[in-house]
Amino acid sequence: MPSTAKNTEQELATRQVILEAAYEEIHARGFQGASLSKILSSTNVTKGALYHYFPTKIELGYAVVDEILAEHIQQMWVQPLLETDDPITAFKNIILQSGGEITEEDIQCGCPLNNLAQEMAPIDEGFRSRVEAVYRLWRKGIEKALLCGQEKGFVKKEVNIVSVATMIVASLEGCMGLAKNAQSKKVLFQCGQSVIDYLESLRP
Amino acid sequence: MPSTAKNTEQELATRQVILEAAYEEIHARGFQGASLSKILSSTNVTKGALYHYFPTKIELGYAVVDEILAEHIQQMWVQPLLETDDPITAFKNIILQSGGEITEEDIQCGCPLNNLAQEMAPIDEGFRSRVEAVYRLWRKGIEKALLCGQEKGFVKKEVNIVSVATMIVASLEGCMGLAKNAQSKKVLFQCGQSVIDYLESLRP
DNA sequence: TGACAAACATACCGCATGGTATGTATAACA
DNA sequence: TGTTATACATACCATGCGGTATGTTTGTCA
Repeated sequence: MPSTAKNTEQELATRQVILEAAYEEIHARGFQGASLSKILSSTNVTKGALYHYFPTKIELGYAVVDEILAEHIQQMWVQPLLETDDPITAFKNIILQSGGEITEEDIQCGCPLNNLAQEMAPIDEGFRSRVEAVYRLWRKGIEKALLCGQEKGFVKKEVNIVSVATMIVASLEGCMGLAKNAQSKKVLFQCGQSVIDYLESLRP
Repeated sequence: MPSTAKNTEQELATRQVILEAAYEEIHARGFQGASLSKILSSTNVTKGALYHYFPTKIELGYAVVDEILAEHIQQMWVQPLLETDDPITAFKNIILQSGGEITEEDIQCGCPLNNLAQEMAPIDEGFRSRVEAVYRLWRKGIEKALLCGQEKGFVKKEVNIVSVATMIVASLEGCMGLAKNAQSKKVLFQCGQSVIDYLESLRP
């Protein structure tokens, strides 16, 4: 990205429009399947503008992970956990809330983070490390919340916090993955309920 | 596939060589990223032979799901469960055995079934339904084993078998998915242990 | 006010890709 | 022995892709 002394609102707006259109294309088609032409035609942006802000397609993809996905996980899945002493209840609420808001289209496209992980991790180290950073953010947030919950007596003392945090993320992603292929809200809810049951089993 | 009154061994062998090479390319690069040229150059097969057996790239992909992936799940993950009355112990053994045999390369490529599910489900209904059939096979196998285990007193009577079977598959796939992106056997084992703990919690 | 750079816009290019058209060797069969 | 279908092999093609080269407009600042 070119950096000026003064970045006007318009400049940043164009960049943001590109980023968000790219996010949606990648979400729907995967990174390799995403077409720059389609990203452009879904907006009013031209190829010149795109390459003005992003040197290559892959750098555009990196920016989507760094700026959109990381932010999304942080706001949706981490922050609410840290605002309470009872992480299990908080987590349950997040799951139920996400389940309530989700559309059939969302289910079809799955978790954008998991999508990129599965598609790109073996192919491109830049993607892998960036996605890993987001997962790390997520897990560390859960770990912190669980630890706090343990101290306040809302979580069993015996559980291995690191393992449990990993298991929670894994089961959530697995859950979304199955529901995505089944194209079924029912599968998502059923599986989400099992995750909640698992969470409840962590109470003292 | 052309069907003759008498399919010689050689004919079927060529088809099988193509199928297995395709499986590996798809496993490593994904379906969209898989290159027919690379599949051919990794074998001694020409494009003529490939298009003799498979009308299009996508039909080749379908055959990989139907013939290779389904078989793999059946033999590796379903059959052993049905040969015992204690499915929890059997499952634990499968997980430990898989973990023992797995290579770093396997981890990098992830679960081929989950890969295709995440990549292709929103894009192509043919893939989605075929992958779904394999997942169904898997879940139904687990359900059957759990039911049998319940009758023989190896599994809690209270658990909802359908939900648990879904949760098991989801957490396993999630587990592999995280380990794949982390490129870490440690993450796989740590997460696998949590799945085993979950399984143990299902005992009476 | 003129120089300059940022912010685009347009036209074009090379390349890898999936797919096809055509040729050929071999074996079965009438 | 001639015919025919199978099982490949080779050469080629159209297309869409990421990327680039070259304008053009607009705002800033000396």
